[in-house]
Amino acid sequence: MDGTRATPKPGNAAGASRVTRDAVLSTAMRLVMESGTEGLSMRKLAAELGVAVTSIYWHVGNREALLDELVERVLRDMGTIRVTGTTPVARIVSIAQASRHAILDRPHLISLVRERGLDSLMMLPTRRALVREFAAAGLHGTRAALAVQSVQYQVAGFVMLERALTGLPVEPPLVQAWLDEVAEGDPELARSMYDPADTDTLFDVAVRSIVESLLHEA
Amino acid sequence: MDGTRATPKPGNAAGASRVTRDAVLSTAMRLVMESGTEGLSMRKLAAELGVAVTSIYWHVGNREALLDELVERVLRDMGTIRVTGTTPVARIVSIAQASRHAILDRPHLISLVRERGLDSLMMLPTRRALVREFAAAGLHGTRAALAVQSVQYQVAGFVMLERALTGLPVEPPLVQAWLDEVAEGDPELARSMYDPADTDTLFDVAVRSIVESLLHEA
DNA sequence: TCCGTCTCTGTAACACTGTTACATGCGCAT
DNA sequence: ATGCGCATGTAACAGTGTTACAGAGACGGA
Repeated sequence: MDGTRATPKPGNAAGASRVTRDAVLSTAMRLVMESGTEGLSMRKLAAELGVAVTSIYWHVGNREALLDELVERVLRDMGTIRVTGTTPVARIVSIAQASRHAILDRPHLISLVRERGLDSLMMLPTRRALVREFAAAGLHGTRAALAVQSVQYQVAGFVMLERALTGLPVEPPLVQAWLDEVAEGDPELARSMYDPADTDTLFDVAVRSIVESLLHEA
Repeated sequence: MDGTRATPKPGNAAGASRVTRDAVLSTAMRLVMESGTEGLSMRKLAAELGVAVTSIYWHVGNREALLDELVERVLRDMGTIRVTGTTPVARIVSIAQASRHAILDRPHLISLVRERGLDSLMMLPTRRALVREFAAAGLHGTRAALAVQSVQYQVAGFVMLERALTGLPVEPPLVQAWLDEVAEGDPELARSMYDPADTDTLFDVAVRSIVESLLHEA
């Protein structure tokens, strides 16, 4: 008994205010998409469905289990990653870029994954594609593992950080003070660092450097 | 009025159960170090100090403000970053490594920074060192900003992810299933990916690739 | 000395949260 | 009709951040 019961039989739908497990999950997903993980409370979810809290617990067992299920849903929705390009480097870089966009397009995914050790689950589609492509490029065994993990860490780390940094519009005061200090020595540098970073080229530079280094030292 | 009052005058210390702002902050820090940000509750903190909750609020104003203050404390404690090596590449790589270790040695820092947009504050010491070193290597203006941000993103993203992944000992079932599937084609690869990643070399490879690419295309 | 003022602490409450023990209804098969 | 199992509801427990309000104690001025 894991607290989660089987799906209800369709014959029960004639009741007064019945709720299916699917309905619970979709409204939960909507709430998370609207206001993040912390915007999802069991009571709010129940109210949204016009149902008492205990029904939610009966269907999904647990808040934690509910969120786990949501992660898997988003991942199923993400599907597989499109690979483009002809050279190995180009193809692998395209995987990284596609992964980054796929994740950035789903902010609720990051919200779900954060603070719950599911990062590796989030990266599963990326890893699949990377393994395939590095194998096609001639890397196998331990060397392939190193390559896959390098790119995987790069993508996941970068995206997590990017997401965290774009949230707040203004730098903390201590950082501002430092930027003023920098401006005395190199005004252009300070200005460039004050503006929001051009994450697209940042990402591109980093990934391309890593992939080329990984493939060329073969 | 920001909710945080000035430091108490020393003459008041003769009272029954007085608490200084400093005492509040240090015990709060201890609680966070013991059990993370979520292990810190205002009531627990008050109980630990033998004081009512309102005293805490009087001294620090707010839970959010309290955590902000803790972050600044940890950062002050981190101090500056040691740079070693002679060549520009070696020196910059050493900065990245020192930053990573400085952050990993303070798990409570990550706990404090997570979910609160203070990543850029956490990276301040690193950025200071990077700006200095890239300038010494001859990079200025926009190009220097790109370089600093590249390495900064690399370090911060990597460390955040590394910390998130080392928390849980076992992969989610979906990932395990995929690894089994991989093992049929390339058993050595699957085994290498199942073991916890060798983050030291992963980090080294990534940083070195990025820095070399940044400095060589000058 | 009295009185007011400022600093700091305490009591008690509000509005939340996740979770659960328990009772109740409803539909279906026997 | 009776019972069984699915599904819902009521009400509570323990915990959270936060605050309105009252009180204690020290200090300065009249």
